Amino acid sequence: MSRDVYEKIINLGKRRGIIFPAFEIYGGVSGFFDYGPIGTVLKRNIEEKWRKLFVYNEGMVEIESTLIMPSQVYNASGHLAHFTDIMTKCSKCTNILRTDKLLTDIGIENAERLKTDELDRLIEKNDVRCPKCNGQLTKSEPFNLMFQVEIGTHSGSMNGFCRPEAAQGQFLAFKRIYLSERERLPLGIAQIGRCARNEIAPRKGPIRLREFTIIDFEIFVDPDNLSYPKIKYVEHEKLRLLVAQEQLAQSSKIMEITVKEALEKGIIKNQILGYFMVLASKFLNDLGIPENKQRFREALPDERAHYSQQTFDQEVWLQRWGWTEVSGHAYRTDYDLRNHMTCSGVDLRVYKAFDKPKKVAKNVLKPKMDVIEKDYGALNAQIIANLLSKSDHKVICRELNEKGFYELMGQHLIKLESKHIDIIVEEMVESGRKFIPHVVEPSFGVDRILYAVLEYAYLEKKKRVILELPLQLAPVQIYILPLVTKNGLPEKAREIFKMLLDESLTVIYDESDSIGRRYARADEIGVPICITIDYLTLEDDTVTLRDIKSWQQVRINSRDLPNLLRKYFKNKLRFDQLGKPL
RNA sequence: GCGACCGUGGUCUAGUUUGGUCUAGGACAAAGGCCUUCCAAGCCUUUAACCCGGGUUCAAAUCUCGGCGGUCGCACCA
Repeated sequence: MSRDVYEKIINLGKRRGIIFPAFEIYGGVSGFFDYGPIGTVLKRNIEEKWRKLFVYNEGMVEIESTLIMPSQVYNASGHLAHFTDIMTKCSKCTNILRTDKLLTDIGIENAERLKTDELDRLIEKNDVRCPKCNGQLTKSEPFNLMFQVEIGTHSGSMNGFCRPEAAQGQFLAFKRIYLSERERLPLGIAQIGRCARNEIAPRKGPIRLREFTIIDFEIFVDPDNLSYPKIKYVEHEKLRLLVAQEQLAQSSKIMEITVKEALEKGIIKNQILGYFMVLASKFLNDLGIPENKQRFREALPDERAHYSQQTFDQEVWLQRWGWTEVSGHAYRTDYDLRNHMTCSGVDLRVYKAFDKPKKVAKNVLKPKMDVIEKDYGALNAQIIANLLSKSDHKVICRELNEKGFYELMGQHLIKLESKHIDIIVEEMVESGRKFIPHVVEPSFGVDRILYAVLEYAYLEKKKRVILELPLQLAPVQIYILPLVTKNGLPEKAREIFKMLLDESLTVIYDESDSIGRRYARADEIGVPICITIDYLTLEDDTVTLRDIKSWQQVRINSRDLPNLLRKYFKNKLRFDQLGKPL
């Protein structure tokens, strides 16, 4: 029975220090993995590649926020409500069901807002049974996918949660960063960091983890201007889309379409979303995942997150699991900032000046104090005037127009009619406007991407394992190998080793076992270049360079190594341009 | 979380049916040495395992129960 790539990669990961189950000596817990020496660097290189493409090249910024946040944050973000499912179980067939869904199915509205015991009462009252086998349902229990933590000592503790996404950090710090970045929009704020979700039954190794690294990129934009000038450089790039419509028709037909066309046809809602989808595709391409093994699947309305208006999941074809999500591209609108604004009471709107101040006709409310005093008394009149000034004038005008009265909510309900209020049209000058920025969010699962990279880099050649990683991802760039361990070759090799270390290259020196065996070891962890020091080196200072891909060798003078290798690792030279072929 | 199958050195595995001969065998890898050779060569030496915990038994890798982990199916995965 032949193993599939997944097993081979897990095996390689364990053997060569890439990735392996965490706390193995205590038996491990599913959903937790550690990165070894090679995996750590590989992951860092992937992250660095992302930074370059999305942050540095786009003039965006990166932050680091906390992993633990107090419960108010997740109350505001909606995670406390939406990330908690109240579950019930069928006592007969042990089917696990969401209690609120069962009630929604029989026509009870807003079931997701009810408490556990209320849900159970409704289940009992309506005699809801297991839809599969008609069995009796057990008592409901809440299950929250967030890890809860206690902040501080037991007595005075405050509830907190480990973040299930990094994004909230950006929303919470938005105001400060917006100011320190001198009030520019669009403003992308990135974060690469650990998150935790208490998954019910994680499987699939590094694909579904309880603790994982996420890249959340929140791009804050003016909702009236969702354009992105750089779109013109990529508008003819093609995207592979699986739109919602196709999925609803039980089809998985992929539409190959240029971003320009997708935007024009409204398939992708805005330029920012489209631009960064192109970038995401390029990103994976640079990581060695071919275009035809990628696609963007539009999330169906019922599978979209509670905050999202449109979502495309970027998926990669994996041999064992088929299309697997590695990134999500969501239009989060102003959902998060709006909620944090309401919950915290802090104004998170931004102010944008108009190009030219505008003259606007504005309805100004003037309470007719004498009439109000007559109807409600002098003391109340002051309070009413005060409340009026704090109310939304647009609403008051509308209601007065439509209904003929406006109900002012104070300690008592006060009915105000047209005779109480003068509406004066005044010409005013507005120099700008305030609004809550909208957010476009590309979000990446680093661990999944790393796994996909391994899967596409994995090769077998002559019964040997080769990790053919893209050049810039290589955790170890150079292997230094003296051909034999005598006659001064190791000494010479160590000299060159030291020289390349000083060039800030990642280099390993290896003198044990035969040369072939050492090449094989280097291949397994994807070392692009092996440098061999032989007897000729002692005579003329030349060394051989061996390419992981072709196994071809070229001979060059060791003096030229720093210069040529630097160019090579920047993709400015091909291997065969490094020196004379052997 | 439920069900089925599974868990032996770093990796892959023999042994489990029928408890004892297992002081657990092999291959590969790794470490040291010899050899000095451009694709896992050879020789010598060494390190190294029955997932964890109860139970049955004179005796458990083997039977049994529980836990943990893995794979698959169901459910879950905004």
